[in-house]
Amino acid sequence: MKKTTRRQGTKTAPKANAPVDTAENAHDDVTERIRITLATAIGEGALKPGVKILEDAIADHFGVSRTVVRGALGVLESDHLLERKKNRGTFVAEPSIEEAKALFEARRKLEHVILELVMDHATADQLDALEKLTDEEEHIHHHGDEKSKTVLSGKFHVVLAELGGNAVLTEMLSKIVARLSLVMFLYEEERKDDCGADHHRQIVGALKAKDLAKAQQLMDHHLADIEGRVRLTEGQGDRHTFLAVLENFS
Amino acid sequence: MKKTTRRQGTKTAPKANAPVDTAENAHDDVTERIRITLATAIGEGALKPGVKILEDAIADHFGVSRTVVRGALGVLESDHLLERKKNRGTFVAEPSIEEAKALFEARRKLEHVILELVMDHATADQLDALEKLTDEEEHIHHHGDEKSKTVLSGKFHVVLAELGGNAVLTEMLSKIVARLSLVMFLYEEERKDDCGADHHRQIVGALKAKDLAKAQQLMDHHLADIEGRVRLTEGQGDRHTFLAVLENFS
DNA sequence: GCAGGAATATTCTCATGAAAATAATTACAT
DNA sequence: ATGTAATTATTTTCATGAGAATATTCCTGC
Repeated sequence: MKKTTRRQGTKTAPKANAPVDTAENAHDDVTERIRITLATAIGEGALKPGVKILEDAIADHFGVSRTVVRGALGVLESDHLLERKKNRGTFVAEPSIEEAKALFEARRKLEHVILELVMDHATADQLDALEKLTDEEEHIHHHGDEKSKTVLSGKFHVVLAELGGNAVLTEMLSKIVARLSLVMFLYEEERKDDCGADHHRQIVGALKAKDLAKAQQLMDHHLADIEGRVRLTEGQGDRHTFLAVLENFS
Repeated sequence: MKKTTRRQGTKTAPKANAPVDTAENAHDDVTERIRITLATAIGEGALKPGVKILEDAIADHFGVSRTVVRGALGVLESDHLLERKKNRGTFVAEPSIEEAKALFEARRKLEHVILELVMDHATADQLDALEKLTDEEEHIHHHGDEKSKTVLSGKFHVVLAELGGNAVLTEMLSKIVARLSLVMFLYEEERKDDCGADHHRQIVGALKAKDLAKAQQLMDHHLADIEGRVRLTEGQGDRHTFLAVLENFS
């Protein structure tokens, strides 16, 4: 007797067979929803590197067949967030040390470029909005949990990238940040009571002052700070259940 | 009756049931092979923007079921090389003008960064090998066909990126170049008898001379040259797109 | 007790059928 | 002849079963 009744069909699933309902409701695109759910869970550390992904569990949870889950896993793999082993199954990726270094380097370069673009494109209003985000970070920093902090911290960089006005570069940075969250979970040593929020605020300050060089220098410092938290020598994968995690992301 | 016997099973397919053969031969991974095949075809212009992709045809051709083809199409879509419309099918992507601009800009920035890295990492031998590639280009330029030229031209940039020693950035540039080939096929006006090979050679020269600024300047010039071949203005662009599509159904 | 191996149970992998949606074609009416 | 409705054909989309590969359990013999 096992937990999930496998291979049984989702007759009892929530949305089951309700074909004639609201009809034509926008883009449900369950595949994409699964992809985002998993990516988010990974980014938050709810799914740690090395954890095995059960197709069936996800299929059951979303009330679809394994086929569509498979689709989502496929693109997640091509994004380097998952790893599929021959006939073993799929696991949350465990970036190698070499990969981690490349990611850090790529990020440094990219953030520099993005700052240039932001300097050219961003309006005062947008910078104000960005500053607001740092306020939120500050608040979370005092009252929030680890998870929120991590997520929000990454969000700052993505929002900053958006202000650069280049969707291509934004997407790239976004993917790098996602992969780096895996690196952090794998190799992080000390969770320094981070000055992240303050760094972010300073960067915005430099941007508002139209001081690109300063902004870049601050960014370098900030990133160096992050890189300083990891030791790039063999680490271990944390273990966590998987079903419980899913519950939080329905 | 139609061309392909659909929904009939691939009993007669080439590789059919040969389970016990070489056994355990590395990663056949048909999905990946399909992905690469399509990506290559798109890059060479064999599959032009807007062309519809028939799952069945591919499945038949590779002797697999639609399921695995679907997997490949999924990741190609996430790479922005294909576009899947609700219940209509999947088509070769037609990058918008805005997207094209972002791609060009991203590429310019990335190539700059890559040159920095190459300057730091590349050995003399590697630069020599790169120079060899430009010789090959020269040869193709005189004797080869359009297709080879296009492909080889893109290859130079990817190989250059590899010399930077950062797999993450290399992959990114590679994907951008792929998407830009779509842009060229969509919006290119004049197929200038290109000086590409010569540009490439000059860039290598600057690198060998350890003159980063010069290399970057040459790269800028080279890229500007490429961008100069397309017209990315709203009105004309739409018309061009429309015509390009028509050609596919002539 | 423990190593080794058979038996069992999971889980992935893929092909295929059925249903839904769209496109194409024909038939019909004005 | 042209536009519209109805029929047919094609194609996507998905769920599911069968088979293969791997993991797990259980049993036996030392």
